[in-house]
Amino acid sequence: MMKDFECTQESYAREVLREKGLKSTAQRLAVVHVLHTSGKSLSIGEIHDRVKDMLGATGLATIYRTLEMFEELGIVKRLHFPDGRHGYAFSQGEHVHHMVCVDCREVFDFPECPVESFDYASIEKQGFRVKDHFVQLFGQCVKCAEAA
Amino acid sequence: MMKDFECTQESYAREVLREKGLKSTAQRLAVVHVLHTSGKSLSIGEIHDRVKDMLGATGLATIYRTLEMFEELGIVKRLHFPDGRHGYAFSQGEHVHHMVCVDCREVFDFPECPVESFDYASIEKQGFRVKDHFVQLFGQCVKCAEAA
DNA sequence: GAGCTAATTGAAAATCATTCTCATTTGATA
DNA sequence: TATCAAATGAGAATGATTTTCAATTAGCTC
Repeated sequence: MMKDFECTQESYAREVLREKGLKSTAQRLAVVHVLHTSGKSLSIGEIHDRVKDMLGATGLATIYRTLEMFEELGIVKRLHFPDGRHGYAFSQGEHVHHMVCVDCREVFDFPECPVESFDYASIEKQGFRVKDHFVQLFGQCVKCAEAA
Repeated sequence: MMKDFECTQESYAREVLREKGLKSTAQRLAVVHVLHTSGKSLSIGEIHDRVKDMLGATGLATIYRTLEMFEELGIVKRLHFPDGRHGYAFSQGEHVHHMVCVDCREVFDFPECPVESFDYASIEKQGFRVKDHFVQLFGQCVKCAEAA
């Protein structure tokens, strides 16, 4: 079964999957589609619901497996919320950080990395070797600010 | 029951609790003690185990409740790990970020905030109002680098 | 120091999140 | 179109977190 909801993002995902020898299944493309069209970050449950709307019965485990794989492939980003919950957002680029509106959960990118330009001198003095970082901004987007 | 494990950090916690009209229970002080003496970040389970070593039977729910409260009071920081798990670390200051050794999970502070000095111009152009941020570095500490 | 009271706790159940298992299905290739 | 490894669905299993409520306790007052 292979429904028709192709767009740039799906083509991109297909490409990445093919390169890695992975299959472009209806479920995987549906996850891309759902994340891309929503424009905001979604919880696992929300993604599951929307994929079910598109494809009918779909296992929750598949959604988990797909998102884990997509995160490794750089197709989606996992977001941490202050309340400990997680969200997922479409992310074509590699090193991009995110701002999340805490009201509507819409996600905005900011490609300049604040940590990249940071002076690690004091840290390296302690002998700590920095390998990775996680940066995320929380705030309020225009729409939600106006609505309030 | 009020065992004897007082130190600067416990006094500090007592103080904060009193200010808010909250009780300084043995369980709460034990959590502070465990986090402070460990020096590294601990999972909920580890904290629970160590508190049980100190006090005997202690409910897991109490550990959850205590950590949630302590996070709001700024006494502990919750850390997100890349694998999605959480850790907790003692944190006396308010605005401090953390580097975590991904091998031994020891936590190092870095008080200079990389995001504070970041130029928000491009973000504010989009109308996004930044209210909070989460920054965390992952890497390898001296000890683990030498051991490897 | 004993008594009072609201806050806190422990234990178990309930809920929610995530992973695993395995029989069945499907996408990609020939 | 036949083949086969990869992927899926359903539900069980596991793990994490929250809730509930009767019993306990810290911090007051006297």
